[in-house]
Amino acid sequence: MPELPEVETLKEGLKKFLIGKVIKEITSDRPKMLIGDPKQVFGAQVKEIARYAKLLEVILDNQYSLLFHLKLTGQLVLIDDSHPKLAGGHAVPPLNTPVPNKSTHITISFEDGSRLYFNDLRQFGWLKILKTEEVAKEPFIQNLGPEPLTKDFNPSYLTEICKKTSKPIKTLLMEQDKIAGLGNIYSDEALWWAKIHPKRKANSLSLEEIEALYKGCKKAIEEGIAHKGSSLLSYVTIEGERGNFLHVAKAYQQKECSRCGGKISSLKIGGRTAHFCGNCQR
DNA sequence: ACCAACACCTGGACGC
DNA sequence: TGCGTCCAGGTGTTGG
Repeated sequence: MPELPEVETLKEGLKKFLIGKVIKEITSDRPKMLIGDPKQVFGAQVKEIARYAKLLEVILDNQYSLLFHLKLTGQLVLIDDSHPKLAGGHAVPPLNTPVPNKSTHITISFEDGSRLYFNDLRQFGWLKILKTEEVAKEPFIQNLGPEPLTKDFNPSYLTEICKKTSKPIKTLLMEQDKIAGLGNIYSDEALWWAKIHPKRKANSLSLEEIEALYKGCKKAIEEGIAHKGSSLLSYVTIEGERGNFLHVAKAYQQKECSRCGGKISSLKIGGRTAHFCGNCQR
C-alpha cells in the first residue's frame, strides 16, 4: 500500500476537492470490503479529512466517519466534472485506467454528480462506516506507535524499542505498534540512509546507529511526502503527474547503490523482500 | 511469549 | 497457447 507518504498525499488531494460534498449513495460488490451501514451517511456532508499512519478518515457532519485502509493494492479515484481526476494509492492497475473498472469495488456518489471510487485489485482493503468518536477507539489505531515526524519519535524512544528485541531491525521498523507508517518501501529506505543492514538484530545497534536510523526514518518519510509518494496521479493534468518517489528511491527495487556503487541485493526477512546495499549497509 | 506460516485475494511475469 | 509457479507497498490469526 500506500504507506504513510502515499496516504498523506491522498489526504492533501482529497482535502482540496472532497470537503463540502454531500454523500448520495455508497455501493459495493464486495460485502467484506464495506463494513457498517452506508445508510447512516446518506445526506451527510464531508467536513474534514484526517490520517492515522496508513489509514484515511473522511469526517462527516453527522457524527459519522468513513475510515479507509488501502492495504497493499487499494487506490482512490475521484471523478468530478469540474476538474481533472484525482487519484492516489497503489499504482496497479495504472491510476489512469478508466473507472469504474474490474478492480472497482466501492463507489461513493455525491449529490453534485461526482464519484469517489475505491479500487482494490486484491480486495484486502476496506471501508468502515462508524461514529467519528469510535475511530480513536479502534484497536488498531489505539495501538499505533508514534509516526516518524512527530516528537514522540526520537532517539531515546527508538533505543527503548530496539533494546527489547532481537528481531531483525527491518521487521521492527514495520511493526505499526512500534513505529506507525513505515512499510516495506520506507523501511528499506530508512535503513539505507542509516547504512544499516536490514537483518541486524534490533538490540545489537549502537547508539550511533540508532541516531542514524532515527534520522533515516524521518528522511525516508520526508522524501516520500516531498515526492508525493510512489504512485500519485495528481489533478494537474488529465493523464496526471505521477508521484515520482520511486525515481528517487535509494534501495527499494533499485539496482545500484547511489552512494557507493555497490549492488542492491534482496533478501526475504520476516516474509517480506528487503532491498539493501550489501556493500555500505552493515 | 514468540515467530514463522498461513490466510485473505487477484493478476502480471516468467519458465517450460 | 497454456499451465504452473512465484511475486506483489499489509495485517490478523494460528499453531508449533
